[in-house]
Amino acid sequence: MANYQTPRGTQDILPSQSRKWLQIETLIRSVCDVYGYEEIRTPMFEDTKVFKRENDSSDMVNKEMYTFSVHGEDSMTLRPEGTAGIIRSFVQHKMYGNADLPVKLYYMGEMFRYERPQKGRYRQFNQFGIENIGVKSPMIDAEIIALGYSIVKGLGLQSVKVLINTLGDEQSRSTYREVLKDHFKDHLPELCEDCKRRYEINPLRLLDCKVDHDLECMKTAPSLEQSLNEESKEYFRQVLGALDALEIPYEIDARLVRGLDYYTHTVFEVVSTHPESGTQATVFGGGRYDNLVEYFGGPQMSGVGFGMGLERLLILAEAEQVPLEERPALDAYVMALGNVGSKPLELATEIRAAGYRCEFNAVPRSLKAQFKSVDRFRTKVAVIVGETELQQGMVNIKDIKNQTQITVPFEQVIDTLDRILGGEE
RNA sequence: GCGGUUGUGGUGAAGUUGGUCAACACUCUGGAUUGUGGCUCCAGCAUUCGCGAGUUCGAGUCUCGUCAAUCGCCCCA
Repeated sequence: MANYQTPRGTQDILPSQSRKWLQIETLIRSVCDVYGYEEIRTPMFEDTKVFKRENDSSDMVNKEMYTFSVHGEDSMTLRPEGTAGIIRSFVQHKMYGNADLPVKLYYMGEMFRYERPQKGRYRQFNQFGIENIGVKSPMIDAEIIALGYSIVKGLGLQSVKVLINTLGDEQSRSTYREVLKDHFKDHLPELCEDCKRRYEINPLRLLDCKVDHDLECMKTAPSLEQSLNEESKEYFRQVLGALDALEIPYEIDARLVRGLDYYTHTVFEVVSTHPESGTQATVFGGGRYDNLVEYFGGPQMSGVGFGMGLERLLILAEAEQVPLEERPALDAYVMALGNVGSKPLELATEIRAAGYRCEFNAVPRSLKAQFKSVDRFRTKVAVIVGETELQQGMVNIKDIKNQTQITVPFEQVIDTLDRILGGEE
C-alpha cells in the first residue's frame, strides 16, 4: 500500500517542537506589543495579480508560486510572502485614512513557495513580519531593524550581523540602472548566463553574483553611491546615525540589493554567521518601499517592513544551544491499585479543576509501571487510590521529592496538594 | 531547474567478495517483586532492510526507476 508522508518540502511539527514554536511566537508577540505593532491576518491565498505585479522580474514571482484556478474562477495563488497581501488590505480598508499614521502591523503565518527544499528552506514555511506604513522617516527604518534585532537577541542568538545598504529613491535608482547597463554593455560576453539574463531584467542584481564575483568589470563597476542624489544620501546617513545611537552594529554591504524590486532607499538583511545555518543564512530581511501603496491603488505613501523566517530562527536557536522550553513537569498523577472504578478519573478531574496539571492511570497496570509513568512525567505528587482505602473514603498522597506519604480523606485532597505544591513555589 | 551524498526497528546504529537465524546499545513491554517505583537480573520487541521493478539458484548488499532527506548551484525568508 501507499506510504503516506508529508509532501516534499513540508513538515509535521510534533509536540516536542511545537512547544518551541509557541515560545518563539510568544516572544515575538510580546516584542511587537511593546513596539505598538498589532496583528493583521490576511488570507492564505489571494488573487494571483496581488503577487504578480507588472514590471516585477524576480524569479520568485515568475516561477516559484503555487498558483491554481478552480471552477473556472480567477487564478489564485498561495501567498509566497506577506507584504503584498498586507498592502492590498491596507488599501482595501482605506487604512491610509487612519488618524494615527503610521499604521503598524505585524503578521505571522505560513507562506508557500515552490522551491527545491533544503535545510532552512521549505515549500511551506512560517514567516513573521512587520509593515510600518504611512510615514517616511529614517528613524522608522532604524526602528524596525531594532525591533527585529531585539527579537533575535531576545532569543539569545549571538552570531548574527546586520547588513545594510541603500538603493536611493526612485530617481537615483533608475539613474544607477542606466549607469550599470552602460558599464556592462561591453563586458556582456564575459558574464555568466545568469548575469546576461540579469542584465536585461534587473541589472542591480549583477552586483551580488557569486560566479562573476572576481571579474575585473565587477570591480570597476560604478557604485550605486555615485548615482545617489543628495536627498537619498542624507536619508541613508540618518538611518545609519540612528542605528549607531541605538548601538546596533551593522555592516554596509554595497552589493546588497535584495530580490524584490519594489524596494527603495534602505534595504537590510540580518544574517547568521553560525556554520549550522549553511547557505540559508538570512534570518530576516526587508526594506523601504515608496511606491507599493500607490501601486495597489492607494495614495502615494511610503512603507517599510521585513520578513523573518521562523524555521531558520528555530534552527539557529538550536544550533546556538539556546535553551528552549521542555514539557512542564506534572503536578499530580493519580495511581490506581486494584478495582477502584472511576475514582481515579474523578480525582483527576477535581485536581484539574483546581488548576493542577494532572494525569491518571486508566488501565490496570502494575504499581511499578505506574511509578515509571510518574517518573517520566516528572511528577511532583502521586495520588494513590487503593481498594482498601477507597472503602474508608481515604486516599494516599505521596510527595515524590521527599518520599513522604500520608493518607487523607477525599475532601482533603486539594488542600493537601495546595500545601505540598504551593509550598515549593 | 542542475549536480553530489544518503535512506536498515520507537531512537542511535553494525551488516564483510551478494550465501541460512538482520549485530550491539538505548527506549519500551512483561516478569523476579498482583499495594509502593527509580538499582540489579531474566525474557520479549524489524515475516524485513524508503518504495517498485530487474539481474541471480540466492539481494540489506549489484542495476534501473521512484519517493524523501541532506549538501552545493539557482533563487530567496
